[in-house]
Formats: sequence, C-alpha cells, structure tokens
Amino acid sequence: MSRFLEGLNDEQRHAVETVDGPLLVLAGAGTGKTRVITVRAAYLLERGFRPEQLLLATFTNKAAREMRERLRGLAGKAVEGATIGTFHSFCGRLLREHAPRLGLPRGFGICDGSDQQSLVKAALRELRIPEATVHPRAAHARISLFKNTLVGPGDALEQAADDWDELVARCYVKYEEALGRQRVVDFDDMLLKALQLLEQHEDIRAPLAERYARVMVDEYQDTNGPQYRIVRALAAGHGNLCVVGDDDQSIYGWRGADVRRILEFEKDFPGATVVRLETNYRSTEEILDAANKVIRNNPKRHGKTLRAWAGHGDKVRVLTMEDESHEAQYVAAEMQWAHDSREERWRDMAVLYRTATQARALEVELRSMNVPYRLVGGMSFFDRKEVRDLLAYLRLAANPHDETSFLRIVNVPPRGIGKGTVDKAVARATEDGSDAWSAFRVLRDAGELPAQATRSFTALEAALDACRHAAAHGRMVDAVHALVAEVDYRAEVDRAYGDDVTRDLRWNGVGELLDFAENHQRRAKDPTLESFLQELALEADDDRKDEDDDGTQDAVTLMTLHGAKGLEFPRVYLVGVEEGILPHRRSALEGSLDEERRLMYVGVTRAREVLTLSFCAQRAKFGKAVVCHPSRFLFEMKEKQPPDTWLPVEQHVTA
DNA sequence: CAAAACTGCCTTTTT
DNA sequence: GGCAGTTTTG
Repeated sequence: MSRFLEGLNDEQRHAVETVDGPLLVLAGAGTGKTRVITVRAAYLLERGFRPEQLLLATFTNKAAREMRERLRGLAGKAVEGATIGTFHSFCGRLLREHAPRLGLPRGFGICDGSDQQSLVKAALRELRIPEATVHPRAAHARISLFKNTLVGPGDALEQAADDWDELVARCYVKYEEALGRQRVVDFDDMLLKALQLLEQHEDIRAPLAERYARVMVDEYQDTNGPQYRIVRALAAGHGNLCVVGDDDQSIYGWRGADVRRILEFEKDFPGATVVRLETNYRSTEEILDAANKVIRNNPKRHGKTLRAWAGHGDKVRVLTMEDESHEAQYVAAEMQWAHDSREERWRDMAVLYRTATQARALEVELRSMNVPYRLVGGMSFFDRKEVRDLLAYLRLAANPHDETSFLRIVNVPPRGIGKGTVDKAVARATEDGSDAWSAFRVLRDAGELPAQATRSFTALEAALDACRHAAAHGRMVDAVHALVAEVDYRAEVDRAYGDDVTRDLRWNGVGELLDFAENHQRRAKDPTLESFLQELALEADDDRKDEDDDGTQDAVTLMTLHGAKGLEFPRVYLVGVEEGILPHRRSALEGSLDEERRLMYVGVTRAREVLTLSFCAQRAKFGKAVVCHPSRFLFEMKEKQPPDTWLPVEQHVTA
C-alpha cells in the first residue's frame, strides 16, 4: 500500500485512489480537502505520472502556494515541473506565449481593478453619462459580470432590459474599444482570451490536453463560465478531471461563479465518481452545530451533514456591543487576555468581517493596545499612490499605448504639462484613432506643444528609454532605479508629504517595489519588464514579505470573510453580524441572501475551538450614528425567533 | 495655464 | 474618513 494512503479515512482514500475519469469530491468545511488534493497529486506521481502531466488550478495565489508547499512536503523534488497556479496565472502564461495569435503585442499590459475603474469612468465621460446616473463601480461590476458570463458587448446591448442596462452596455462597448486601443487586457479578458485560444485553435488545445493527463480544480464551486470551459477544453478527450469543492461555500456568485456547476457536475461529466467528505477534523461540536443550523436554511444544496471528529468545546458566544469601537475594544482586550493569560499565540486568532472598511475600527484599537496584527487584503501595497505611480511608469515603458498609465503620470511629478495640453493630445488621439502618447509626439514634432510641455515630454521619453534599456538586460532593479532617478521621484515624495513620518512611509513603498524587482530578477528564468509586470499584476495580494523565518509572523489576522475561505484559526471573532452588513444590504435587492448565508457559514466554520460573534446596537455610517439589528443568521443559529421590534434589512428606512 | 485649497460624494465581496 | 471634482490663488 502506498504510504500516502496512511492516515486517511475511507472517503478520503477513495478520492485519492480514484485516479481515472471524472471525479467530484464534495468536501465540507474542515474535512481535509487540501489534504486530499495534495495527497492525490503525490499519489499520481508515485503511480508513474510525470509532474509535467499534472495541472492543479486554484483561485488564489495563497491557495496555489499552499498546495505547492504541501505537495513538496509529500513528494519532495518530484513535484518540480507540475503546473500549480491560479487560473489567471495559467491563462496569463498561455496568452503571453500566443499573444500574436490574438493580435496582441508580447508586451501587452494587464489592468488591475483600479485601472478597470478608470477605463469605465473614461467611457462614461465619453458617452456623457453622468456618474450620478451610472456609478462607475456598479458599471464596472456589471461589465465584469457580462464578461464572466460570456456576454459580449453586442449581446449586452441587445439584451438590455431597461435604460440603466442599456447605458452600461454602451459603456461596455467603449470600454472594450479602449482595452483594444491600449493593447491591454483586464482580469476577465485573461480567462476569455485564453478560452478563445483553446476553443478556436485546436493546434494549441490538443497538445495541452494531451500534456495535462490529470487535471485538478480546487474550489470548484467558485468556477465561472470561462473557467469551466477552460477546464472542459483541457480535459476533453481523456476526461481525467478531478474537481474539489463545497456548494455550501460558494461565495463568488457576483463574479459569475455558478453553484449549479458543482450541483450538476455529474450531468456535465457522465459516469463521474462522487465522493463526499463529511467528517470535520477542524471544529468542536458546538461550532459545527451552529454552522449546520445556519446553512440548513438554504434551499438548494447537495446536502451534507458535517460530523465533528473533535469533541465538545466552549459554547458559541453572541455578544451585543454598543457600537463598532466598543466591539473592537472588547475583541482586542479579550485577545490580549487570551495571549497573556492563556498563552495563546497571536497567529492563532483572527477577526473576520463582511466588508473591508470594518477593519478600520479594529486597527485603531489593536494599535492602541499594542496587539500585533496582519491586515489581509483591503488597502494593499499596490494601492499606494507612489507604488501605483511607478508601476504606471513601468507599464508605459513596456507598452506606450497604455493610456491609463500615461494619463496617470503625465504630470506626476508636476512637470508643467497641464490639463489643457493633455486634453488637446487626447482629442488628437481620438481623432487619429491612436493613443495619447503618440499624439504627444506628433504634436511636439509639429511644434504645437507649449515650450515647457515640449521639454518635459522629451525628458519623459528619455526616462522611459533609460528604464527600458536597463530592463532589456534583465536588470529590473536598475530599471526601477533609472525611473526614480530620471523623474526625480524622491523630490516628488518630499514635496507631496509634509511631515517626516509619512514621507518616510511613502518612500518606503518605493523601496519595497525595488525589493520586488530584486526578487523577480533573481527568481525568474528570463526576467523582462513584461514578466515583472505580470507578476506584479497577478500577485498583488502577496503577503509573503515581512514574515518570520518560519514563514508566519506572530500576529492576529484581520480579514474579510471572502479572504478567510480555506483558512482556520483556533480562536475566531466574527464582528458586525448585523442586518445590512451580513447579510449585506445589497444582497436583499439582488436576491443573493443564500450567498450571504454561505458567507456566514464560511465564517463560522473557520473556527477550531473558540467562536465569538458580535453585533452592535448602533454604528457610524457616513459619520452619523445608525441603529443596527442583529443578523437573521444569529436567530437561525440559536433557533430563536426575532423579537417584534426586530427589523429585517429589507425594511430598513434609509433616511 | 498650472498648483493649492476646499467641498461634497459615497463604502461588498476579488483575480 | 478618503478622494474626485471644483473653486481659488499663484
């Protein structure tokens, strides 16, 4: 018997040993899902598959990293060569390789979320649609959903049910045009264009399908249309596809994920083996009981009942707090007590919340009590202004068509190129069907630019040249240095930030970008500006830095429920469990209450031993205090009826 | 014509 | 409590 099968329960072993044909592993929270995937991969290697034949797709970089590390622990060096990564990184590589087939230059850029936002705004402006009528954020979300459900701009226009839909559809058309003009792809395009390569170019698909003899997909419940079809294209023919997931943890419906994918796997792939993992090795009975009581209120489920392997533990607590700062104070104080008196480690505690903004109150309290914390997601390193500025420079160097980046830095640091001049160039670009950068060159060469703008633009060209020159020799650090020096970015930081503390903090961001550059230069096989930028775009959530030697720093974790999926902590606080937050107020309108319930379920099942939920009597919204009501999910959990005074979020008066 | 000061607007979740 | 858009100043 394979040593890899030792210590697995019957179901887990069944999943691992089913090496041929379609396999659906329905893995409830804490049932050893990651273990099954990694052991199965190691088992396949042991059975003679070469690592090159394995494809393991995940949704987050974090998950990919964990898989790789655990697989390395099991199989050692034998893993090298296996493809383990997010859908986006896999697609990115495929795109880079076949860019010309799609009419893209090799140096095509990748827009991140905030670039997408800027493009949507530009499109709205172009269409003279006021932002009050169509919120850029909402439009972007809708466009993204269109793309993730494989609805093109033309179809979107035709399908438009009301005025709002039509405006968004028209914005979608402009948005796509802008992407094309700027030779950039957004996150959604990475999947769509990779799918196009696979479905329309058999000479690309067939060798890949042949190569990847065993395909595995993690978190299958979160697969959206394009991802599903990519998987299908790769597994076509041999059908050796193993998907692992939990319909109760599908929380990405808003991104086009469709729970039906996992509910109907057996229809999609006839003859599929189905394995259910229902023994939970993570949580106490009390915690699982709470989780089960909540999730059973959802109508459409595969239907699993988690059995606790661990015994009884503490009761699940629900606390009422005056407001969010009291809530934060309480949580911070109790964690400190647990650390000091019970010798619990900071890293074993987490505070989870529905929306990223809820972190602020917690940060304030944790900081004042000197509790070390690690804020995951939210305002990331890549959202910082100075990092985004330099990134825009780099992207412009790689792809001068990238107008979003150009417009961002054209006058940062201030170099005397004002709005009037920029508008003129943009108008010219629109006329010529070119881009702002080219238009600037044309205008300058024609002597139609103000003197200062002419000088500055020429200096900018020189800066980008210097950057490209360094990058061409694989020296990413020098490339960044060249930019910083040429544009005198240090002076800009000094100018923009008055006090020494923020100034140092900001300049620090530049240093960290240099660290990334050094890292890439050292690790990448063939470091180019393009590969560096792709890594930066796709691993924006990278939180590997500032960790201890053993890989994890000892700090309390603060993160959203979405970010917490797949993780576990002995002590968990779930804060802000209120109508309007969890479930979120938008969910009532969108009819996604089931998804909010799954989110609650995800939160509850993160806890191993101690789970505390809390809600506030009132909380500040837009600077005003608003009365709050405990979440319906708390009543479901405690099997109680809400009192007469309770109001569901649907009936909240928004004054 | 460009930069600094000021005001009013929103805040779901992520690759 | 931040940022984008607007007004005011240089």
